[in-house]
Amino acid sequence: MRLFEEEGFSRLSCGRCGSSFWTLAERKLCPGCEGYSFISDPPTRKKLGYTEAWKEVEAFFASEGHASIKRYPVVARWRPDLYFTVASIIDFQRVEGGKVIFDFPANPLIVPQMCLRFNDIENVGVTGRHYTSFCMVGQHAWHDQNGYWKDRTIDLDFGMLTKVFGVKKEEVTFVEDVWLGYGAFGYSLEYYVRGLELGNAVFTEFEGTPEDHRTMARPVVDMGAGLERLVWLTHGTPTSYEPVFGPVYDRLLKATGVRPDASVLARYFGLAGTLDIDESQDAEQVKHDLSGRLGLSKEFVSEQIAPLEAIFSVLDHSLTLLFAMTDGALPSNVGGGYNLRVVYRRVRGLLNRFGWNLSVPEVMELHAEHLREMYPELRESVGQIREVLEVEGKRYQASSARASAMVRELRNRKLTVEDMIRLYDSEGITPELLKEGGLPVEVPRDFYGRVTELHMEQRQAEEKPRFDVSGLPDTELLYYEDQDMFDFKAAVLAVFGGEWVALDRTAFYARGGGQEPDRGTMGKEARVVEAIKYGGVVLHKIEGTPPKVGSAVECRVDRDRRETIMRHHTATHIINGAARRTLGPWVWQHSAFKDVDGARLDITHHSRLTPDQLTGIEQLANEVVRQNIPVELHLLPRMEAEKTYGFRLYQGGVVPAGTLRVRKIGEFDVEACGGTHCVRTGDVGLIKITKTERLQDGVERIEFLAGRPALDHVETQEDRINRLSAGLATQPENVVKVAEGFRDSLEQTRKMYKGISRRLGEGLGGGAERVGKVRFLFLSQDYLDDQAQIAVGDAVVQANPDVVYAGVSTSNGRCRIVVFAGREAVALGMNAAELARQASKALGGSGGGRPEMGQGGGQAPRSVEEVERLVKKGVEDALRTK
RNA sequence: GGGCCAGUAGUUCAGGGGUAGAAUGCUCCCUUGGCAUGGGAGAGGUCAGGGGUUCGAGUCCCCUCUGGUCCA
Repeated sequence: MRLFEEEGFSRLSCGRCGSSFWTLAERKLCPGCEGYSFISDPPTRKKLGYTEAWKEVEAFFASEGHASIKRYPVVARWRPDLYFTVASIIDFQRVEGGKVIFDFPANPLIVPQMCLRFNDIENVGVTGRHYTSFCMVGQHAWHDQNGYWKDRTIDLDFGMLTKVFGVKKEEVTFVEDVWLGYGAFGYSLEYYVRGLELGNAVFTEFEGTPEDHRTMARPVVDMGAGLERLVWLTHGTPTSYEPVFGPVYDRLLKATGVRPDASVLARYFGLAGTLDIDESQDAEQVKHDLSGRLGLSKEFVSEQIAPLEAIFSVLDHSLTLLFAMTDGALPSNVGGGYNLRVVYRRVRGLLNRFGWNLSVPEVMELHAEHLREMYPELRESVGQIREVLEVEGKRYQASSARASAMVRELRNRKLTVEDMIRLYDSEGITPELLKEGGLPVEVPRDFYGRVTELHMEQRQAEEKPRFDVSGLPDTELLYYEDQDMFDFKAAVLAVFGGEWVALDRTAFYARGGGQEPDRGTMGKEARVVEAIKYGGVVLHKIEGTPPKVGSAVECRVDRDRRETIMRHHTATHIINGAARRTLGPWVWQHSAFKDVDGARLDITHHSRLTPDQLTGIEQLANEVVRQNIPVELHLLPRMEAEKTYGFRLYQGGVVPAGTLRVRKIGEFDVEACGGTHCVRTGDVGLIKITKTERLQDGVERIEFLAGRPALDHVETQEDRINRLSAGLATQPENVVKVAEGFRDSLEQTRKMYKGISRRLGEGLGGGAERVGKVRFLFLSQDYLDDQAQIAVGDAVVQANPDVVYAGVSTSNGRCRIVVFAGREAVALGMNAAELARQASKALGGSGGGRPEMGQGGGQAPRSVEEVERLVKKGVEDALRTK
């Protein structure tokens, strides 16, 4: 390293952990093992606030030829493997065919990238340095003639520390390491000042894993520094939160009335800074030990430290929510949305526990104001987020009310550990909540570990046909050159497995972006049933005789199919735009699918779609169709497209590197899209929403039809109504009223039927036949079904306690028998269940029940008199044995 | 993305193969100068929907829908 030579750094080895580091000073330990020594004694010339610090860093790198890039969204839509942006380098990575491709919009560049990480949430507010959202200052470059490599990177970082922050040269230490990223890795140097790690410069030069790797053609500089830590260093405060949140922190102190004692804080957090609570530890225990070491009482910790930790957490969590929701994420019960729900509920829980009269949106507004220079977009979104938070707040309230009701129910009950695990996993009731509710529970140390174990099941890997297309050139995509080309001639380059054909050029749209592939014919002998993209190569799946490799084939694309799919695709963009306008700015495409017999669009939205909203979306969509707006296509470099249209472009998720195909429908909708589209919105014809479904919490699926299928659907519905109204002997316009009338009268009739059956039974006792000391009554009428027989029988024996009643009903070749024995009959040894069972057995079935009431049945008898004889015989037998 | 729990009267829930239940709210009657209260009577159910097993399914099995919850 040039710097180390020029300045005379020496390479030392840490006396404790053994790692190698570079320094100008005499040191026995690496800075990681040394601990903090900047608290109350900052090693910098000046104190800098959050925005100030960034501006100075930005100015420094700009003067050294770096382009300053605006932050990317914290929701990493362009990465299928991530929910959130977890590092600045993520901005510039695209995953293609399982490989990571780096794509810098400028070289070299810096970016103040907000990152979200939820794995350290237990430490937030406690250690003074952990966050769920933080700003990573990203310094990135290619190792090429415009960019630079290791020497200049370190020169610049050293320059930033010494020149911008005024840190003395001797205070800077670099620690050697290796950094493993996603599919790529390289050596790295972490730089520290006074024990505080400020940044990490990774020199990514290998692809693959350390065991199996290649040197990259263009290595990448990936330096990330924590802006919060730089700010902290300049202040030397007990925690980093105080200077980072600055005025927002002050406002919260005022609002909550918490007054921290500076000297005690310094002592407490001086030690807390060394904490790192992981899942295996009990956070309360760790903190208890810590206060013990400092000689602080339990009361002191709960009165002085706990509220402060809560304020820090509230600050961090609400900022995280603000960024995530500004960038279009919603709280939910799945995926990354769950992290947001957890964070939100933590804040509400803290505000509740301390009884602070603060709301999350209030804190967000303070943040937005504080950060308005760096992130002006926050101020705009705060108002829009309110509605979402209101819905989420109601969920939280309902949920905690439900939980405490359940805890109340559980009082005076013994709970096993399994019970507790089930309560937590299925109902969200934590052991802590049970304790607070006064239940005598013992929580095993590995409780949360055991919960996690329940979820350890392996997921299955996605299977893809594996073909080696590496020797083939990228297929020329004719559908991008001329969308109306349906006949073409191409050379056959390869055939895999006798059914997957690669051509030099194709007009068959390959499955992608949720658009289903084209079909058609290849030569005279083969039908194309599928087309997929394999890297840059399109593979056509055929049925029939495969063409010979090296030959030329005439191909024809099924035009009707393609045009229908195109209408569905354009309609998808229109509905997406209409939904956002109708519902709110949090609406993003979650996923989409366009086939020939229908299409669906999944959008992010916090609640169920109401019929009114649906009507609104459909009407607006059809209005756009009527306006017959041109569907423009712009081929733009990614950087330029993002600059012009913003990240709203990325509705479809993963986006390729390089040039984007941007589809623009007037001012209504703009999306990066690789699909095929109508020329004007009017070509879509008609849009008809057919169904909605809640895919997950926060994602609504809208199914719809466009063009001919939409009209077909309307006609089918109309036909149904016509037939229905004919069946109900009314006019279509009265169908609803008549159907409702039918339902009401059916209900009425049911009640009347039961009432009449009962009445019938009451008057029937006189006809009973004397059998010894009891009387026997048998009844079978085709207007009495099994339910009515029960009503009759019950009424008979209520009025005539000495009667044994047997009723039979038959339907569909089966028969049901009910037997009732009155109070006195039972006393005389009659057993209705037994009588029903015996008779049923004779009919090939079985039965059961209680002495006063039995049921059974079997095959329908030749005559019901047979059943009558059977039961009567049973009564006589029972009387004899008595 | 995956797992688990749940859906029964307006509401909160019990019932886990054999006549659909409780509490509360509602209506009416009695008690009262009026209210609170107390007593009595009554109305209120496609047991989420569909299929299966069974003589018989809220109840057991499968699918769908709806909601809740946890994990990565």
